Amino acid sequence: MSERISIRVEKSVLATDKGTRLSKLLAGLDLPAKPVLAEVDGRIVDLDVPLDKDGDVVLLYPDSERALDVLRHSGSHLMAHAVLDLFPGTQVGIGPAVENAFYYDFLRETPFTTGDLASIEARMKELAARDLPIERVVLPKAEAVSLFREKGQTLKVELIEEKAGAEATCYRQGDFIDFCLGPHLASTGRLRHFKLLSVSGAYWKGDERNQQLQRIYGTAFFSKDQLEGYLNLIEEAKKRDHRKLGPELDLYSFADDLGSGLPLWHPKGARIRAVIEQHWRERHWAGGYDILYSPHIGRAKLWQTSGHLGFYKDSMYSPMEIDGQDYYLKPMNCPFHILIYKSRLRSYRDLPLRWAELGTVYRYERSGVLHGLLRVRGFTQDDAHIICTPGQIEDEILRVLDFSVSLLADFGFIDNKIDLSVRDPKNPDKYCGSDDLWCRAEASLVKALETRGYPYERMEGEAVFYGPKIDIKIKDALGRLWQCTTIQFDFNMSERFDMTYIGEDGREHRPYMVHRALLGSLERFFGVLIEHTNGNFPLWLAPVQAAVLPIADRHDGYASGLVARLREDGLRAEADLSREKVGHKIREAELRKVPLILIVGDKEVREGTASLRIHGQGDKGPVDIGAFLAKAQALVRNRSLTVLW
RNA sequence: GCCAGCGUAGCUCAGCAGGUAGAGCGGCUGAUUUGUAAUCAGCGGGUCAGGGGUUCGAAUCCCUUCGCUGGCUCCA
Repeated sequence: MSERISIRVEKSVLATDKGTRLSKLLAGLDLPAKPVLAEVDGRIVDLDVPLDKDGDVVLLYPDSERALDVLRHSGSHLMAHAVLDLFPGTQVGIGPAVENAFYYDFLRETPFTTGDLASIEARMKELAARDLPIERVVLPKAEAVSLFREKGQTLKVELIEEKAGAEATCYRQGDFIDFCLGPHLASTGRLRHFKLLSVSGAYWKGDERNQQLQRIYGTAFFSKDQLEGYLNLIEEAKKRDHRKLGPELDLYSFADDLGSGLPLWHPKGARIRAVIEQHWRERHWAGGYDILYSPHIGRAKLWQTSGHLGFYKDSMYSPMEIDGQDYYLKPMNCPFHILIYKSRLRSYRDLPLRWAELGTVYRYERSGVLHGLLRVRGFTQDDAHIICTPGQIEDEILRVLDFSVSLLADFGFIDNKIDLSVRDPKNPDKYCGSDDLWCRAEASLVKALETRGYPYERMEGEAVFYGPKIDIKIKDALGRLWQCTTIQFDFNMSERFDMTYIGEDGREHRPYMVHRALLGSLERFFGVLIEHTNGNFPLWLAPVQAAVLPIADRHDGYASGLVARLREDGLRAEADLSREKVGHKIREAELRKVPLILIVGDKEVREGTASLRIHGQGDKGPVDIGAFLAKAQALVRNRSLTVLW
């Protein structure tokens, strides 16, 4: 008679024989979905695991991030296995699961090309079909080292020597073995739905001084539907890529002769930007900010004082000499705002000061990092500096947090992820400012987040050297996160520029300074907005809000009159007076994604109306012009995200 | 910056065992006067990203510069 054990699974407590496989135990349970892995005593295991003692079992379902990580990690092993089969002599680096994907780094004389992906994937399918068991093997360190050395895997040897204790945990499948902590799936046959995505370079251990390896990315899912869903998402993202849509909709362009990373805003893009800027200004004035302007260049002395020439020079454009003085293009606006602060003596009665600027800055970005509008060399920050007394800081942080969230919501971004970046506790020396300052700053950030009940992730070691910060990432229509907002304490500038205010006590005090950008950069925000809306801008932002299409040229006069009237009432309208059939004009207007389309022919001229068509929705029938205008203006005023008639 | 890939008309792309460039759409001109996603016809348009080399001859092969893409590193 075998020993009985007691297992708690999903609220049920089950008694079973010692050694029973978990899958067998689960067979008798009525589960909401099919689990793929389980966590027993804090370890992720396969469902085939024999249960040998009392314990809690947490089931992991295919939508669980942790289960997917295990799947993808096994996927990376399968890929490495296939690569070593196909390309003997290749060395393997590391191969983890990452968000939505996995990768493995390889060292091989001939670099992989995208053409190699198909054959590697085919070999992976073969290895999966053989359903090789994936076994955990623990070897004494010396044995592991000599094993991998024999195989010529010197990168692995290096890893084992660095990371393994007395023993090295490895995973073996067929003739492939890898130094790895796991966990993994039970066998290669569990990997059914995977796809290799791309090849790229990556530095060994992420350090650009090290040799460059070749990284192959792939992804894997538990079901075919999920894999296809993900691949479709990539396709959809490609379709709404702002680098494709932007030029297509004539919003912006880049020119080779201009230089890379320097966007040109075309009339329609500029119109959207102007609307954004106008809204931004109004919100800022209403929100207690003052707006500043400052020049694009400044003397070297300024940048020495600010410290930029010390710690930021690599990202600055080379100086230009004027009258024997070096001037630099500004990479940040802060020094200018500080000079305005210092232009007179400040009293505690003047504080808080909230100074904002749409400041255009230039930063030298390495050519490889440029990316459409999302990463450029010349861009306009919606910058602001809040200068206040220590006693005001908590209120000010809360205020700027509320203001940020509310401004983002105006554009339809209501699903945000918030990161709190704090010091690296292991490395206190690399930060400026006193311990006390850091603690108080961090406390005020935390307090603001908790007052509003916003969930946030604490990122240790992610703070910049001059202070802790809150970053807000907005989630777009495809669920992707984009960093826009940053709210940063700055303990550095106030010291360097010796900023002071006269307190109630008549003595000089050091103000707190908070640096913030809400949309981040107008360029990046615009790029995200294009992708988020797929170019279908909400009515209040649409560069052309209404297109008036006369059916025949005898209706041109009526159409032009209608456009004039709409414009007088503040609607951005255009008439299409080309000699095309109305079907063609409609197609053109739809392709330009004009939200409101007004068609006018004999009937409309006779009755003084227009026939309304809404982009993406089709024919809405005749409308009275006055009623149309009122409705359109209301949609603009409310910044409505959809056009519902 | 690094690794890999790419750069042919405004756009999408064909041409590439080396023999001085083509299509569709867009544009222009003309005809058509049109009712909810493409009317017809004609005509223009490219030092094949720039420069250099190999060759009798280069869009095609090689080198180099610039730009773009996917990553690495960095960041708004």
